[in-house]
Amino acid sequence: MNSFISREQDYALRITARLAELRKGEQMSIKELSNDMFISKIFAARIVHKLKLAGVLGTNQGRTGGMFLASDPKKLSAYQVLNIIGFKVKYNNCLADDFNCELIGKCRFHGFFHKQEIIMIEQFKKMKISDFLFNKTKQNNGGH
Amino acid sequence: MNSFISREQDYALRITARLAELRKGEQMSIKELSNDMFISKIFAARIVHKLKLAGVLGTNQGRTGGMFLASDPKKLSAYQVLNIIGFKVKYNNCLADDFNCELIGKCRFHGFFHKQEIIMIEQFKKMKISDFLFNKTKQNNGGH
DNA sequence: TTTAAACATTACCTGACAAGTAATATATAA
DNA sequence: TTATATATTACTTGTCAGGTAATGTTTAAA
Repeated sequence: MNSFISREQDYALRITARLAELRKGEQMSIKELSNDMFISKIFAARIVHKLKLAGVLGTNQGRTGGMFLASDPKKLSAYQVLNIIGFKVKYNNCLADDFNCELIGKCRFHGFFHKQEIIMIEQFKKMKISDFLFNKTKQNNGGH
Repeated sequence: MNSFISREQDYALRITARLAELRKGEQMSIKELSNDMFISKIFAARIVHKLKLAGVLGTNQGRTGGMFLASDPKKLSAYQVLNIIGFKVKYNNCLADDFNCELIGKCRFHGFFHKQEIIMIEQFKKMKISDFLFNKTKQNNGGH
C-alpha cells in the first residue's frame, strides 16, 4: 500500500472529472457513471453521497434521477475533492498535530518533510477538475 | 495514517544521521543509540541489521561491539536509506507496476501523479544524510 | 573457562483501516 | 402500482505497520 491517494479518493476524482464533461442541464445515473469509470455501483453511490453532502454535486432521486456537478470545474481543485473524502495524508507522522516528537527542535528531518508537504499540497490546490477531463472534445465550458 | 514515511523508515534516517556525527574510528552501541533517538532497542536492532546488510553501516559483535557509519554521509542520500527499508511509496496505486488501469491512456490523473512523484523522489535523492545532523556545531560529540 | 554484554534472527501478536459487499430504506415518474 | 433511481447503515475481509518475545551467536574481560 502506502499510497498517498486511496482508491476511494481516486474514484472521487474520476467521478467529478467525468461529471464535468456533462452539458448544462444534463445528468447521469450512478449505473452509467460506475460503468464508465470502472467503479462498483454500490461503492460509487457511497462516494457520490459524500460529494453531494459537501455540495460538490447535486442529485435527483426517483425514476428519472441522476447526478450532476454543482461546482464550477474550473474552480474546483483536486485538493478540495480529496479533502471531502478525507485527505489527511502526511509526508511523515511527525507532521501530525497529535504527534509528540521527543526530538523536536533538534531533528532536521521535520523541517524538510514539512516543506515538501507544503509544496505537494500547493500542486493539488493548483490543479482543477477541468484539467482532468477524460475527453476534452466533449467539454462544454465557455468558448465552444 | 497514510504517511509516506513509515516509522521504521523514519528511524532508519535518524539512526544514520546520528551515526554520521561520530568521529572516525568511534562506534556506538544499539543501547546508546536507541536511547538517544527514542527508539525501542529491539526495533533499532532490526533496522540496524538491515542497514548493515545494505552496507550503509558496519557492526562489531561481542562485548565491546557497536556500530558505525560505513558510507560517506555527504554522498549517502535520504532516498538510499529509505529504499533499504522498503520505500515503495506511490502517489497513487495506479502508478504501481502491477496495476492494470482500465482508463489507461484516457485518464489525465495518471500523468499528473507520475510527474509529482518524480519531483518528490528527486528531492529525496538530493538531500544527503549530512544535511540532517542533529548537532552541526558538535559533530564529534566529545565527552560521550 | 566462564560470564557479561554486545549484535543477529525469527516468530508472533494486535489494532487500525482500506476496500468492498449486503441489505434495506426512501423517492419519483410512468 | 411498479420500476428504477439515490440514501444509508452495517458487516466482512485481507493487509500490514508497529511493536514484543524469545533465543542464538560473538567477543573480550574476569
